Amino acid sequence: MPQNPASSTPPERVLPTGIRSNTGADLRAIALNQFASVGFAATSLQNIADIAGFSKSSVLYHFASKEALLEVVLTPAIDALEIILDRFVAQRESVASRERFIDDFIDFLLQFRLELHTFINQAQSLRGIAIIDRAGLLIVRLAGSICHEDASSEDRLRFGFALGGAAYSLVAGMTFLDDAVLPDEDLRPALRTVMTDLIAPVSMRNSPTPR
Amino acid sequence: MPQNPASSTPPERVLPTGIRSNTGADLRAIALNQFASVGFAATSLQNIADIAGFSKSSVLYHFASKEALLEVVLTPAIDALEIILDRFVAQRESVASRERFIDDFIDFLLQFRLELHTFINQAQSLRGIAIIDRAGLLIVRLAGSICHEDASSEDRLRFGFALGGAAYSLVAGMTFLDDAVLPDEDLRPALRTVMTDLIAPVSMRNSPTPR
DNA sequence: GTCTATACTGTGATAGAC
DNA sequence: GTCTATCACAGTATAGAC
Repeated sequence: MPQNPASSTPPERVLPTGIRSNTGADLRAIALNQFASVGFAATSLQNIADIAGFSKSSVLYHFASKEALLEVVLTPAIDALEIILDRFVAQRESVASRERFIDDFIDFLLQFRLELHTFINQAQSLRGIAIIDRAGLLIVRLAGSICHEDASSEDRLRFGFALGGAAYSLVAGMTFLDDAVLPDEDLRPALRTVMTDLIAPVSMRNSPTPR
Repeated sequence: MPQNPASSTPPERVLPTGIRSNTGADLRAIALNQFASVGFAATSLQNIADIAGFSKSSVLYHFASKEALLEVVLTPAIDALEIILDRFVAQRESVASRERFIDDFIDFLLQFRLELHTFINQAQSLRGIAIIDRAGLLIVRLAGSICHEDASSEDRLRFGFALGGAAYSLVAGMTFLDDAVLPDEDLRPALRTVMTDLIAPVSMRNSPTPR
C-alpha cells in the first residue's frame, strides 16, 4: 500500500546521540488518543501538554493551533481512504473488485481506527475545518460508490451500519466491554465476514427487494 | 409500551390563558439536540439559552447545572432501555423472544435515537456522571444477554456493529447524506432486517463458525 | 525547543433586582 | 421566572526569557 512520503510539519531529527527526537510525532499520537477518547472539544492543549510532560506553549510551538493539530492528526487517514476509494472506482464493478475494496477497507480500519472514530463521531461539530469537510466529501463519494442511485432504504442503512459499526466497535467498545477488545488477527476475519454481509450485496443483488 | 409517569423536575403549568408554558420541556429538547449534534462538551449553556431565546441564568433556574440537564435529558431513554432488557432476560431464550426483543429495541431506537447517539458516542468522555455510568452497566448487561460467554469474536463484533451502526445511521447519517434520512415507516422494516442479520443469530447458531 | 508570563475570551455558576 | 451583573476559572494564543 503506497503511503505518501514526506508530509508532517516538524521533520524528524536525529540527534548526535543517535536517538531520534520525535516530539512532534509523540504529540500527534497523544492528541489522537485524546481526540478519539474524550473528544476534540473536551481535549484542551493543557491536557495534551500534561500527558506529554511539556507546557501548553511547547505544544503550540509544534502546531500553530489546536485545529492545526487536528488537521495533521487526521490527514494521513483521509489520504489513505482517498487512495482506496480511487482504486475502487477505477475498477469495473464486479464481485472481485468489491471484495478487494472490503479487504482494503479493513486494512484501513485497523490502521486508522482512532482517526475514523474521531472523524465519524465528531464531524458534525467540527464542520468548517478543512480536513473534516474534505473527509465528509469522501464519505459522500464512498456512499455513492457503494450504494447506487437505485439502492433501497435497506441498502443505504446497511452502508451506514457498516461505517458506524466499524467506527464504534473498533474503539468505543472498550468503553464498556474491556474484554471485547480483540487482537487484530482475530478481528480481521470477523470484520471481513460482517462487513461483507453488510455491504457486499448492496446494489449487486439482481433480485428485487422483497416487500 | 408502559412509560413511567410523573418524572421531570419542573412540572408543566397551565397559565390562566390556557396556553401551556413548558419552558423546561423546551429546554430539554434543545439541549438534547445540541448534545447529540455538537456534543456535550462543545455545547455551552449560552448556546442553549440563545436557541431558547432566554439567558444563561434562566436555563440554570430550571436545571441546577449542565450535568443535571444531561441527566434529565437521558434518563427517560435509559429507563426505557432497562424495561426492554428486563423483559428480554425474564423470558426463556428462544427465537421468538429474540425477535420480540429486536422489535422492542427498534421501537426504542426510533423513539430515543438522539439519546442513544449522545450516550454511545460520548460515554467515554462523560464517565463519572451518574446516568452515564448507569447506562454503561445496562450496555454490559445487554451485551451479556445477547452474546453468551461462549460467543465467538464475530458474534461480539456483530453486537458492536448493531449498537454502533444504529447509533450512527439514525442520526449522524444526516451529517453527510441528507437525503439518506428516511421516514420511520421505511426505516422500521429495513432496521428489522439489518438488526436481525446482526444479532438474531448471535449465540443461537448451532453450526460452528466457518474457518 | 522549552519555558514563564501575560492577554483575552468564554465558560459554568451565584446573587440579587424586577 | 427571567433578567443583569458579577465571579472564579479554564480555554487558546502570543511575547519574550533562557
